[in-house]
Amino acid sequence: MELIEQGQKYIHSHELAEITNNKQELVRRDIMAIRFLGNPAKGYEINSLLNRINKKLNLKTQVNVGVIGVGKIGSAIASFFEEHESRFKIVALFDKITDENNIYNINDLEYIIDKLNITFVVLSVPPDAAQQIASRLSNTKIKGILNFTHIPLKVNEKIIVSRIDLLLEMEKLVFLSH
Amino acid sequence: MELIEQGQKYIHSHELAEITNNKQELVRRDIMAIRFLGNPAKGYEINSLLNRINKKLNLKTQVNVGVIGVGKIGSAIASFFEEHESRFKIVALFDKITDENNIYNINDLEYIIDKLNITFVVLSVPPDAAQQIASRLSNTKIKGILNFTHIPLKVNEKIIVSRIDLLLEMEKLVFLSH
DNA sequence: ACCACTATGTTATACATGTCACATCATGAA
DNA sequence: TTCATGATGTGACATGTATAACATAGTGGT
Repeated sequence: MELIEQGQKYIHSHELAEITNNKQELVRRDIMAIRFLGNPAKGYEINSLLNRINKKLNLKTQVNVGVIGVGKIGSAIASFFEEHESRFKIVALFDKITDENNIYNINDLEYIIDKLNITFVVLSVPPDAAQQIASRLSNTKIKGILNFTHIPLKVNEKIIVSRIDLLLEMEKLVFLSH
Repeated sequence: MELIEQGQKYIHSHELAEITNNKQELVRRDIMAIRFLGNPAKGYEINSLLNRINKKLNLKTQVNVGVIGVGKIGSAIASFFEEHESRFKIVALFDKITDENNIYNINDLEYIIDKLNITFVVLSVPPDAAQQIASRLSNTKIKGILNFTHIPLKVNEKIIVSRIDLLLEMEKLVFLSH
């Protein structure tokens, strides 16, 4: 995406639609929503558009993330974020068992969150521990939880939860494919 | 959930709502959608309701799943399905490099899919390989792809794709939490 | 046997999101 | 300079999903 930028300075809605697998009308609607104007003949100026998007969504500021539960999924997610360049920095791993020395004990959860200024966490613990930890997070500065357990969490309404439920996703696939 | 069943035979919409973190009206709407009737005083008979849901969604038949790309995420997902009881059975792992002998070579993708009757796959390969493999899947009996890459795939319209994009999910969390 | 109570089933309604249709406008070609 | 072209910006509309409101009906208590 940023690569194309080198060649061309402008881009049309139907090109963006092609790239993102959307309809051009929808692309224009979204661009409209952030009040960015294009040129009927040239299209949208790529750089300004990116700047506007960045400004609207604050895509630049670093976000400190903690991973709670360092099982297979937890460590895979941690690796993912370490390998992919993004503004999300995994600054702490938590687990009940701290066999490796770069993993914090779950007992120190609140303390470390505060100390390292963690604002978002990935929750990848066994289901029976999920709600308890979620409740503890309600008393911290955590603003969002990416919930990989299949437990629907009850939290303080200030905390946003997004659940990724693999079994549910698979069932959706099966259902939609008839 | 099934545990509660032992104690009570009936359940009310507001109880289901409580469990699933939904509103009771929505629960009733969904139950309505599958044409199941409850009793205003007792609630819904749990066993019949579960049977109806199973019948509507075909939740019992086994589904053979392949995992394409056995990196950290791919193997974590495979472990997840092996550890969690469900109707989804991981019957094949594919990778470019087959260092372990229970992993098929990606070259044999179409052949193995046909031979093992695989109908759904989890795609967890590096982004630059994603579209190419997706295109190859269009010529197989695959009905759905769970796409863990952040590439929007273009496939045969008979194939359903559901994308799980960790970075996108994190951005959504940040956005929604202001 | 009757009545108050409360949960159900359902209609109407809001809201979000995607699509259609089209007037408007900037450009390149004549 | 003028005009045809084609993309933009946007009102109107469709669709899917969540909420509000309420008539109806089964039950427990009297």
